[in-house]
Amino acid sequence: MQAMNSEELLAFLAAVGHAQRLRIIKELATGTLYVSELARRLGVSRPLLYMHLERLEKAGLVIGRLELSDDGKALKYFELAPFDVQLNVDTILTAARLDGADAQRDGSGEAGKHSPKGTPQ
Amino acid sequence: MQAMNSEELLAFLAAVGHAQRLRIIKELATGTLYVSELARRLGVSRPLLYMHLERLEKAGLVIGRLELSDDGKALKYFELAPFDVQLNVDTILTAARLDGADAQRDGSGEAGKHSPKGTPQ
DNA sequence: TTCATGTGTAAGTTGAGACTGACAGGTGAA
DNA sequence: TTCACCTGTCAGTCTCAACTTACACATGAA
Repeated sequence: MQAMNSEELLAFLAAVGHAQRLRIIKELATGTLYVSELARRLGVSRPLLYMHLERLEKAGLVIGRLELSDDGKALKYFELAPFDVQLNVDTILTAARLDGADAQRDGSGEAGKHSPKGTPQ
Repeated sequence: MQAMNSEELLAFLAAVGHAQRLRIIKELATGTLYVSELARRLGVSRPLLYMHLERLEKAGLVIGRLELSDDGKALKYFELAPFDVQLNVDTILTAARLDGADAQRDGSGEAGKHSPKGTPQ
């Protein structure tokens, strides 16, 4: 898995760092499932599950795809995306370094991207 | 770093998965600091910083120690604890497996430790 | 004594994320 | 037509972590 910047790393960590979402990952580890079935297995409401799946998808941990079953029903399947992140001080420092590089690339001069105040006071 | 059960893994991930705490780790990566100084550098209130440091310490990411400075002042120093966690599906499944083993060991018969309902309905 | 420095904590507010319930829409089968 | 499935989303509530303000208490130096 490629190196992430702080924002991506944070999205990833925040996504995994939640009990329900860990359970979702465990369940999806057994194979691809559609939303309603997954909700039933976990004993979780479907709208809630949607929120978690959305979060996991944004962080790149799961992939969703709408499929038509044999009998014509639409089923939203989710499968686990392969991920492997080494987490130590270096990972974090590297992410921070990437932020700087990102800012160099897309902004002209790294003017405050996340914090509107720029440098801390 | 040894294998963690779900609870420990969750504490770890939730601790790191927060922007402010990532900043704390980055700052501590440059060396040991005492709380007030760290608060100044990060532009964060001291009570707030305490909360974050507490969280990080419980997750085993930092270590705090009270020291007496030359001029007799008590300073609470924090330093980064070495940590290195590989995060992938196996890590998560292994954590879940450890939960079961833990339950075997300390309870008589794995009766619902986290979820009071036991098996999902 | 007063000031500037530090630790530690209690009490309150706030805001975001987690969660519920209800809806609108689609399909195929009885 | 009704039922049993499914998807997708809205509008709320609720809970808890995050955050602020304020305090009590030490120390050494001016």
